[in-house]
Amino acid sequence: MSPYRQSTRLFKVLAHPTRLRLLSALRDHEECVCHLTALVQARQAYVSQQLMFLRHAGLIDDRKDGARVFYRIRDPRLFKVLDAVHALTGTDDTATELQRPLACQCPRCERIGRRK
Amino acid sequence: MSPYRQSTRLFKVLAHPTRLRLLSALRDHEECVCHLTALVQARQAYVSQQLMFLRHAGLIDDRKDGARVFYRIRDPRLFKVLDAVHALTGTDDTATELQRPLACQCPRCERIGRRK
DNA sequence: AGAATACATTCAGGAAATTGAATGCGATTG
DNA sequence: CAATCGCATTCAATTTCCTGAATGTATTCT
Repeated sequence: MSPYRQSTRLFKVLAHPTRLRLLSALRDHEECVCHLTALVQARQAYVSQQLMFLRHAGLIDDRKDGARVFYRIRDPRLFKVLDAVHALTGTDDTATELQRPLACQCPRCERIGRRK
Repeated sequence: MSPYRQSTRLFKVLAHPTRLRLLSALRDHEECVCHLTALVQARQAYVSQQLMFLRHAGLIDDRKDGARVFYRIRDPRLFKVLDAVHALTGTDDTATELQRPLACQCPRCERIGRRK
């Protein structure tokens, strides 16, 4: 058993722009897949792939609500990692990302209204 | 230009057991390549490859002293990242790693004595 | 000067990650 | 119940990373 296995695994998961973006979007509230899809502007199947990846890595949890699935961060200490990286690189992507409202196209969300 | 470029790049660099081990070894003092080679128990060319990788990523700096080259951490805030990861995963590889003395075989180091 | 030491770099084959396409599946709507 | 919506999963092709082998360069020793 080589050490650094856990860390290496986690870093591999985080070494991906779309996954980082998804995690940032989930920073302080859960979100459904349709919103996340609208946010990253990719096809839904692709977003589900990345979410599945994050779920298998144990970084996020899912919750079914009827036809929709909501994802949320499992352990908020994850953001200690991300914040430390931002402090190191100087580029804080998170700030601008979170302010922008999630423009979801699905009529369901339009009717119900945003965020739960 | 897509955001999260910097973070993604950094995470990719860190997503590698040997590189993590090298960085941990450099945590609180510089070290020469021969010591690092002894530490990770790999061929020298391989260690130099990884060190080159870390240098190009801007994580470490080098200093020539005669025939030897000493490497050191450029920005200690890097360990904020690594410590946050250890807090998250629960596995702290660093502790055991640093206690062990670096058994360097080179006669030069034997004569001069360890650490500068 | 010649040999050995300490380290760097390039190259190529194999392994793994990334991404698009196609499709499955349960819940809801009409 | 048929159609649609919201989401998950598998498959395959491309790219990207990992690693070993070979080799180059500067320095030190004898």
